[in-house]
Amino acid sequence: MGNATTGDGQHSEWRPVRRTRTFEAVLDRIDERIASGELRVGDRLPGERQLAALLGVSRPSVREAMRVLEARGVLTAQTGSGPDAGAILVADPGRALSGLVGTHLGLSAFALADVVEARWAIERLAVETAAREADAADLAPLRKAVAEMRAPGLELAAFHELDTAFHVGLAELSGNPLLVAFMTAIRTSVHRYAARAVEEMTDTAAGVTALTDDHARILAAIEDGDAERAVAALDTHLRRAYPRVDRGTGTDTGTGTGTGTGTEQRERP
Amino acid sequence: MGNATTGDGQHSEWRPVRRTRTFEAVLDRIDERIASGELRVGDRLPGERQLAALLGVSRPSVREAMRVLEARGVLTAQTGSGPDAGAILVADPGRALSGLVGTHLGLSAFALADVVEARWAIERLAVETAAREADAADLAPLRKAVAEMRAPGLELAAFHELDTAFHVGLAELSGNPLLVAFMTAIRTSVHRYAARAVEEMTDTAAGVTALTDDHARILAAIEDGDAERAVAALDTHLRRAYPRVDRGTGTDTGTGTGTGTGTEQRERP
DNA sequence: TCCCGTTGTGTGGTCTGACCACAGCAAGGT
DNA sequence: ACCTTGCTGTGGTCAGACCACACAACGGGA
Repeated sequence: MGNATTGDGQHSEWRPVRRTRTFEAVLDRIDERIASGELRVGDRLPGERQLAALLGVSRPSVREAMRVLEARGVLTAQTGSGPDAGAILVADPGRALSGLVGTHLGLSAFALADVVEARWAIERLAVETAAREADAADLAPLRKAVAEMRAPGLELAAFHELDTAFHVGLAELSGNPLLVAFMTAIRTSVHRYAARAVEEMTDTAAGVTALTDDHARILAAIEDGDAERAVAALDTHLRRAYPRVDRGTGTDTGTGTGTGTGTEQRERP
Repeated sequence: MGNATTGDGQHSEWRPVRRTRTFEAVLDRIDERIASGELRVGDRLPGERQLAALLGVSRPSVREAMRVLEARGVLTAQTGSGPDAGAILVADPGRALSGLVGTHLGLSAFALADVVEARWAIERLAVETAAREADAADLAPLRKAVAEMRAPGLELAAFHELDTAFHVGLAELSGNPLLVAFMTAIRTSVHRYAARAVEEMTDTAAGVTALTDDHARILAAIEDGDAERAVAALDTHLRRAYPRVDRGTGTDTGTGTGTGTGTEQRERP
């Protein structure tokens, strides 16, 4: 890998040099300072004009680099003056990942089934870790979310909010910000594409109840420190939420035929 | 969540409206066409000038939107004329994710341990799927990579190449492009930060041999369709490669004290 | 007729210089 | 002591110009 002669006889393919564009050079300079620890979360970058002058490039080039950093979730920009104004380094991988996954989902680069499968991989680990390490205090917000799901006459949108809070909270229990970011991204991008299907559920009340019970079961297993049971409960839950998506796992199934979300699945080639 | 009155008495906090910037509007228009399927991989966008005119904005605004799409890995731009020139939609989530994870790693938003843990979550699923579904033909490239790792006097850089090829190939067996993208991103970003440590290994030859044997064991288990053994072998491998990183899993350990990569670990708060 | 420079045209890449809206802050007036 | 009023610096936006590049059509020469 990396050499030419891919087998088709001709040894051409000398292209991929691609002279670096100046905004990429700007990006590199900033990345260097980030990697070296010179720039940290909360720090302010010099103003666009000043940075352009310092680097010897034009302001548009600097701005394009800014946009990339913003797309990576490490920068926000505020107008005005004062301490909060300007370009400030942040760490918001969740939002950035959401955009990325969402766009690729739209491009059909991923199928919904792929995203759900990845979610299963992430969440399984989160649940295992939580069952091993979480104590009662950590679980309080999750318990609260589950309790609120049982409120009579709950709006579907509100249920979604709580559901997201529950699952992101689960990821947070792992203590791993990368997993939290993935979970956030997966939730929001799937939400955009599957919300409509959920609204069309035949018996929403029963569905909500079943899903809420799933949550409670996951929580109870974590509370007992029973990782295996927690993972099984999670598996049941995901199968219920995405019945048409084959995640292909060997773990035990639960009731199986639940009130489903009804999301389309892609054929595998 | 989402309401004001955070508890500090005053009910201010009416800020987060944030007038959308014009490049974001451009982004939305393009995203719409992507989500609707009107734009697909391989399609060309109108030229920057033309697009600016069509949307009634300036060219810099269009360009900033382009940079974001490029950062998401859905667009590449080529100068010149002809069929390959212009802005073309692609699906390259791996490169985009690499930049994202790498930058956040530099910002210490993630620790190396977090990344390795996420890798474990992803790769475990990939290996399980592979053990269940892969046939001999699918495994040929992996077998080749392992064989080449045994070449005498192999350069460390070459070993890294083969190692990456092996693990990315493992992810490809899952048939899930999202997992492949994650794997690619994790490999490249970890590589940037850990390559130095690997070069400082005390006994490189023995280490390479041990890691290669790990690969062979994983492969053999997949070949036998034994998911459990494959996962255990993977676990052993990762523990050997990142001995100082506690991934915290209950599965069986292997020889334990292998020649390590020697990567630092973050304290958990 | 065929080949091969030449020129044309459209692409992204870059720069300059200007103006706007906004938010904070300091100087001034009340 | 308070409020008003500008000043200043921030990002956001725009118009217009020029460059390097690469293909494609043209035209002259063999």
